[in-house]
Amino acid sequence: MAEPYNHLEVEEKWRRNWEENPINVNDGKKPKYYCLDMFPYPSGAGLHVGHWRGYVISDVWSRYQLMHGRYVIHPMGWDAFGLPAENYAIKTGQHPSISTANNVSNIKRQVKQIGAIYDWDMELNTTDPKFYKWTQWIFVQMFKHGLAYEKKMPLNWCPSCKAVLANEEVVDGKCERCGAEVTKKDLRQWMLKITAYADRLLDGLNDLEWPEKVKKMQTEWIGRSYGAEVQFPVENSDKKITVYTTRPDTLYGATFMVLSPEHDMVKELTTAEQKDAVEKYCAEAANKSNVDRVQNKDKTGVWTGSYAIDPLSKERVQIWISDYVLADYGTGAIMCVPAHDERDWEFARKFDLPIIPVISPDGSDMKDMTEPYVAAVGTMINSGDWSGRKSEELKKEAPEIIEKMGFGKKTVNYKLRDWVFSRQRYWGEPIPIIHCPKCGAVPVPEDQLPVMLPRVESYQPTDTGESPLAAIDSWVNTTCPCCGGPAKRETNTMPQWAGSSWYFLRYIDVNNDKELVSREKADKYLPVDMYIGGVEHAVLHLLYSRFYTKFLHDIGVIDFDEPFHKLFNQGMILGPKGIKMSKSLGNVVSPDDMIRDYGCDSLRMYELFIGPPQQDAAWDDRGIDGVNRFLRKFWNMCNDQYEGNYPETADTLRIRHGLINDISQRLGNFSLNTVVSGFMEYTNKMVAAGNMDRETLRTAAQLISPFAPHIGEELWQRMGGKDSVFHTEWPEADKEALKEESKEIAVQVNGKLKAKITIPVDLGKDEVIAMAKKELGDKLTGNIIKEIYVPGKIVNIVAK
RNA sequence: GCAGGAAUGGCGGAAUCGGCAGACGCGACAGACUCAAAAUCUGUUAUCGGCAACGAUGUGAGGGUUCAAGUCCCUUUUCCUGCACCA
Repeated sequence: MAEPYNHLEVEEKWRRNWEENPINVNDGKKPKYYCLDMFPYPSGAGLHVGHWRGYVISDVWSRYQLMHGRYVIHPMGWDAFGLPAENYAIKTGQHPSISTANNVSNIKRQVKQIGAIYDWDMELNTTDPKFYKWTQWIFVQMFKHGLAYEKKMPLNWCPSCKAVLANEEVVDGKCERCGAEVTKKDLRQWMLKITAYADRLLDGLNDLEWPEKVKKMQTEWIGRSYGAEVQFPVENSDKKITVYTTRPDTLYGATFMVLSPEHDMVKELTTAEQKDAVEKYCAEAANKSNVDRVQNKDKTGVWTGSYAIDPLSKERVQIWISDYVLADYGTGAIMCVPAHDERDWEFARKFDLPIIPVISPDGSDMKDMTEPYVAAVGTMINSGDWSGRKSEELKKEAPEIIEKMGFGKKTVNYKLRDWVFSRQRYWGEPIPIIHCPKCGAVPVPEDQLPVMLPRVESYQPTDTGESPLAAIDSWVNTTCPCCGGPAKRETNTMPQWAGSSWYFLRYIDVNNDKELVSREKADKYLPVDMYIGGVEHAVLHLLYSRFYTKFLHDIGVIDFDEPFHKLFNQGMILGPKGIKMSKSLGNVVSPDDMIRDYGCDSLRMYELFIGPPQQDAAWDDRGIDGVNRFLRKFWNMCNDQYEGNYPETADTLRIRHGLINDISQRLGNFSLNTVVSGFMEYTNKMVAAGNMDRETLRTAAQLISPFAPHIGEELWQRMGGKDSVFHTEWPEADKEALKEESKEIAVQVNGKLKAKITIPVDLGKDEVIAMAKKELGDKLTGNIIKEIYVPGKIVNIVAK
């Protein structure tokens, strides 16, 4: 009997050994495989077992790639700019760089316990000036290419974070980070023109091996729609109102128009009699919070007193104002076809506006409508010379017809808005721009990057939308790089997402101070083959990264324009009762205790065993006992049976190749929970059968090593393995060895299981049926109608 | 409201192509070891009936296709996720 498994000893031994002799080295010949984790924010709370899951999955996958002869790029870094560090600084007065450094060292210690093959020579930190120099450099390039611009507009403002938010950061009218209700604030801000890439961001999704869910979310977020812009002349004026519609086929049914309260023609269209009412309405709309405006769907509105002329029907239509029309989508004005749009219908009913049906699905005159008919299917009616045509055809042709008639054009619209890129906070990358009274906004010259984040006295954010940096005169006041005159620095900083939008490009060339990344290295090691992380970044980080990558491709930094070929979203680990782990609920499970009591390998395997990797799972302390028991059983089996030095037989070969086959297949399908149960199944089999030959035991150790690397390596070397198990080639199953001579199959009568028979696998149908009948004996009654034999699987006899 | 996903024992879950439902683990129960307990090991464990052999039922609900359905089709309920006045 071998000594019992001592996880502390074995894990310590190999942790040290691998540190001295790294197992993943680049010899310049092996093909690369880039397996990336979403890098963590180094919070003060440290990692809990939920954070572990993604890292374990990526490490299993990396080691598996390693055993396929690849050089695996598997780096780790820190996304360290952000509010918690700054809030901590406000509370304690300690500089964020200090608390961040402390958190990084604690989390790094925890990450190292995972036993992953991270290459720490590639480690990076977004708050390191050597890194954010390039974050700023990208901004400068965007500015030079007209993709970064300043704009004053009403923006999402989080009163609790005291900063503006991007559209992507507003969830249900609330701040994505803190949950505070978002208000509007009129501010001058830096924007990134992500909309210029809308089509490419959308079309690029097709070639990606990403979860369909994420692709769909991005598709909807970008929200491309095809339609037409149509100009409505204002009555008694030479002015025109341009509207956007996806349903130009219903133009004859337009009975009124609505402008958003922010539309810039509101003032000139308002008549003297309606002035007071309109002004009152617009003021109210401006004061409404996002939540009110979005969630209260009761229609409100006011008439301007003016009319426009439908360019096609020449009918007079009233021009109204309502906040259900969004200022920043389309043209901020719509034509309303109440008969064929739910919102317009509601509005028309409320304000008693005319409703003219123009599509009839069944040939009727649609006079008795009780609800709008929204489908573009049916025959046009009440539509001049369009009457009688098919709506579905006209919907496609109308934009061109309108274009030819000279009052509109074919248009594409997107829900995607430009990215509000500046934040009024301290702990972020300074935006490298200098405001000169003569030259305007001037980028900081590239040789002066990075613009270092200065030390401040007070980190406290302000309510005015000014960054704490604005208070440091010595830093703010500078000279214009253009004219040399006095100028002021931009005091806003970049959002949390700036560094994470491109960090994956930097790992492979972290020390390069001449370029963001060398083109030679980029061509060789990029892009990312497999990206693993939570689904919460589906439209934030993942969309921004794709945008950055496309831009960097366009300016020649890299030659690919999609950063992540494959994406895998692991599910969350929830607290014991299925509630999200959080410090305030006190249900956080720390990996540290688990490692001490059970070892890293047990925790790794339990994180996999807990459930399908893409699905959320509730933590159960008892579950890890089972995995730990299994590992000890596996250890004892290998040690004991290896001692016996038993000969190889057809039976042991069948087990060996069955194991290879099942594990490889399940791992290939990313069914990692069943990989673990597969090991348990086969271990049970091997213990029951006894007398496993040495090669089979070695193979088992080899196969388990990506999952439980320490015990795998220890057993491998104990059982005669010379080099590290991770330098061995992943074995292939011999299908011949898997073949069995006889097999037990089920015998059904009328689809119900009645017996089981063991047959030689190559026995013919007639013989098998005969055997089945014999086995059934007098259980088989009635006349046989049909006999079915699915080779190697089942016999079903239909009798009446 | 729209779009996706899910529903299987006491629990987590398994079941390639439509072919033996419940693998594997947890828990529970019984036994061995022990003065005793823990740990460990062995066995049992979907439900109902039966001492048993065995029989019947069974994958949210209802219907259908099929020799055969957790799996395919139709209807429906509940839950989760995302989007939500985008014209």
